[in-house]
Amino acid sequence: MAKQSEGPRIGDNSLNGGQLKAFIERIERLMEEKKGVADDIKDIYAEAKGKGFDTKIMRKAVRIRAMNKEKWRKEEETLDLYLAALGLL
Amino acid sequence: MAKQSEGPRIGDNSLNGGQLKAFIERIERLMEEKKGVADDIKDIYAEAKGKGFDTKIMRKAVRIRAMNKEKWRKEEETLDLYLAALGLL
Amino acid sequence: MAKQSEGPRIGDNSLNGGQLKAFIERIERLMEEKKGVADDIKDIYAEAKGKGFDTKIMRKAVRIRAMNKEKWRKEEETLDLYLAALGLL
Amino acid sequence: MAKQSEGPRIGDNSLNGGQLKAFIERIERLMEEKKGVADDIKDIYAEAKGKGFDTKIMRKAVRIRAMNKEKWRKEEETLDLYLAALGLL
DNA sequence: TCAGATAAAATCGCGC
DNA sequence: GCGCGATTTTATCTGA
Repeated sequence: MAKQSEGPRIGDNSLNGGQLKAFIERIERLMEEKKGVADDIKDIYAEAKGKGFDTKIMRKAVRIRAMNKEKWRKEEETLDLYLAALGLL
Repeated sequence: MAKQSEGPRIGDNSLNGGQLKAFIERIERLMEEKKGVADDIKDIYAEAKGKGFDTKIMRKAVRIRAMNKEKWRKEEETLDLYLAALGLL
Repeated sequence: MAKQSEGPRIGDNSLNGGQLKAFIERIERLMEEKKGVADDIKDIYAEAKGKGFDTKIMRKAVRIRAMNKEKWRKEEETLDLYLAALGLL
Repeated sequence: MAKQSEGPRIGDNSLNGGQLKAFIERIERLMEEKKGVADDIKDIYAEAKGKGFDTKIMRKAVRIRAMNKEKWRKEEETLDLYLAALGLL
């Protein structure tokens, strides 16, 4: 005899609401946490800006560090190639 | 006597590298944390999907709940005035 | 015999600069056009503002009308099922 | 004697709906036009991609061309400075 | 100049 | 693997 207690029942219109609710609430808790961290990051950028740093450039630097260094060199190379083709270098 | 210890030095090409490094490292730490939380969220969606839920709809539900919680009500009344003028209400 | 006339040459550092330039110039032309239209829109908002309308609210009204026009209805019914399960409907 | 026929009447809740409607409709027409142009641009990028170009780099190139050349050199310089401070150059 | 809103770009998830 | 749509991140713009 089939077990009916897990997950949505496919093929009809009912679903396991309690389980869904639990999933959603866990997600929402984590999303708040994520937002908190994101706000912390924003604060740091604001603080850095207050001390005269250029946050746009800082963001670029962070990205470059996160990126594989090889990959970055390759991108720069391709960009130079393109710019040269456009008569910009 | 001029203070030289804070932030980038404007007008020349030097800058307070140590301070910049500290900012960036704080940011990077937080970004890792954020990524960790984001991954946790992904895991939950995957788990839910494994139980037969439609994650696309779940995401929408989460979004709508967030929108409801946050504002969406405030300027709505002022807006109503305009929408009425447009024959939309 | 291999065809060499199309696209970038993979595996070496040359590329079809003329073709790239042509693409970019087409894009730039369209971007100017787009900017022109965007400026026209700005002018209208400015004109409306000059007549005493609240442009912030106007923008919101425009956005909502756009959202209404485009879907927002479609998956709403499926969504309702989930929201009901959450005790939200 | 005060003219009352133009613009919203400040201080009460009525407003010139017909005029507002006209503004909004002009805006919406232009927005559609703008979207059309934006789509054309996307098509070109897609076409370029189909010929093997890296569209991400292409976008960068377009931006650099649009930007004042001095400004670009300055940004690059600042970025190098920052990267050096981070031990990346 | 600044934050807050809008637009543009990049990334991720999913189905083909 | 690729496109396509959705989400997130970044950059630009606008009003105070």
